[in-house]
Amino acid sequence: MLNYSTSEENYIKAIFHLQRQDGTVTTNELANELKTKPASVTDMMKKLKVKKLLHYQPYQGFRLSSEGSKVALGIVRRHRLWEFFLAEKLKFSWDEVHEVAEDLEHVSNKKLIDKLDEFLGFPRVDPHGDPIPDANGRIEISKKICLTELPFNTPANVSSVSDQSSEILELLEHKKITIGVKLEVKKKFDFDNSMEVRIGRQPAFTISKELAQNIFVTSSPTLLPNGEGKKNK
Amino acid sequence: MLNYSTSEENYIKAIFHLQRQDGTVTTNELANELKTKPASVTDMMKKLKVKKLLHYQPYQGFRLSSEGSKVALGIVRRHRLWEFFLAEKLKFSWDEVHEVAEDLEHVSNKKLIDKLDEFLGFPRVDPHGDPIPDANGRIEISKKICLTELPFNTPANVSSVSDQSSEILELLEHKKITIGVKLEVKKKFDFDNSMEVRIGRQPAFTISKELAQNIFVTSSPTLLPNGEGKKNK
DNA sequence: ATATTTTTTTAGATTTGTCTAAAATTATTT
DNA sequence: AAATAATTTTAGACAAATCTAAAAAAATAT
Repeated sequence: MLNYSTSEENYIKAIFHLQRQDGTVTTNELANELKTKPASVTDMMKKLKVKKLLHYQPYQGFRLSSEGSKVALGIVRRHRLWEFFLAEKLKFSWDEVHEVAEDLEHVSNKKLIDKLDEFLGFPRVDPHGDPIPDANGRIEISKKICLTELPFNTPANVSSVSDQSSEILELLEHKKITIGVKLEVKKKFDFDNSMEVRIGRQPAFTISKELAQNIFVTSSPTLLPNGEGKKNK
Repeated sequence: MLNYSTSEENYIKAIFHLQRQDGTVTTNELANELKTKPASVTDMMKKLKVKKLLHYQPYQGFRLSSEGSKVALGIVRRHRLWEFFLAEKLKFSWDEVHEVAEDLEHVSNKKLIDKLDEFLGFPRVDPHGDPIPDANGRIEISKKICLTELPFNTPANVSSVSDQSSEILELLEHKKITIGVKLEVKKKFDFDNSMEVRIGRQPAFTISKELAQNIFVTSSPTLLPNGEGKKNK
């Protein structure tokens, strides 16, 4: 696997994340995501196209090639392993790990990352509940849904919280809702959209609409192959 | 503390390692150390001078300012803490850690490094035995040994002379041995315990047992063999 | 102390990644 | 469908870091 510059990696990663929502990514979307200018995006897209990391025709938007996806998964793997390390070993809090991992992710030494993975005990999700690609770029895709969308009596794992404020963290701690906890929705009240949920076999308790809207859960994860197609190297 | 580019940091670190206590570093030395061209070194020196990280007058060589030394100690701290982490936690072998730490050292987040330090149990030396600067940039000075105890081919810095007579000073001056000079022992002769020593890359010369017994050196961690086998610590 | 060699600096070019401003293209509105 | 708006690309400029080749300065040798 070739090495890419920090800048190239940031573009690749941003496309990877934006692609999740719809098929192709536009120049403005990417410029906005990376806090740069559309002209800079076009310049980089031309470079990445030459390197065969993405599909791109002028004015048509772009999406990662299979090689580009592989590269992206490598970056995501590094990012999330470092996030796990920072939270688990260095005791950084949830909301601090992302920023630090933004720098660490660009140290791309395969042996380093694989040994880090081993040291951490091959974690499957980062501190935000996002899955960590394995050494071969395979990632567990579990569709994340908002707790408000979870059907009744269907246990699911808390995977992430969109708001990271200390206020919500205080509340979550009080309710004993943490990443990974399995819960199910027992009842909803139309009046205020509050709901009753239950953790395991404990008594059900109530959470507000505001809280529920910020909690995301996953059902059982599926293992996806890396990239878009089958191009081994 | 301001942030510096990876390139700037590499120059600062190299000067730090090449610089003797009161000596200066030359353009060619630095170009050789960094595997770059002298012209590039001059360019960077002008830049670092503007940033007040070093003292430099054209054709006169350069040495770090106190601010520059502070920056250098921060880089060395990061480098050696990561080396310790890699060896101790990730089970990298002794000779692998340097190269990986070369990349990690440029992630300059103070909280990250201080938490890493704590996680590692505040180690005092890296896997090569070189001391790790603390969070305030303080570094343990290696213990003084008599030149007669110094192993062969192990560069060390002259730190003191026990006899202060004018006779010995005259001899030292003639041999160009001054405080801070880096030298190494090349040979010892059992007949009279005289030894051949070398300063830098200059030709070796002989000193008597009587003289050697009065010279004390530190195998200073801040100074390196700058020749071929640059294990740059 | 001159001449020669070595070292260092300057001058100008190159690469990467960015920018602004203007032109080209696509999308939307009337 | 023509006019207008929004998006995207191009063209040209710039800063950082590097290089080569040539000039300047310092060190060394004759």
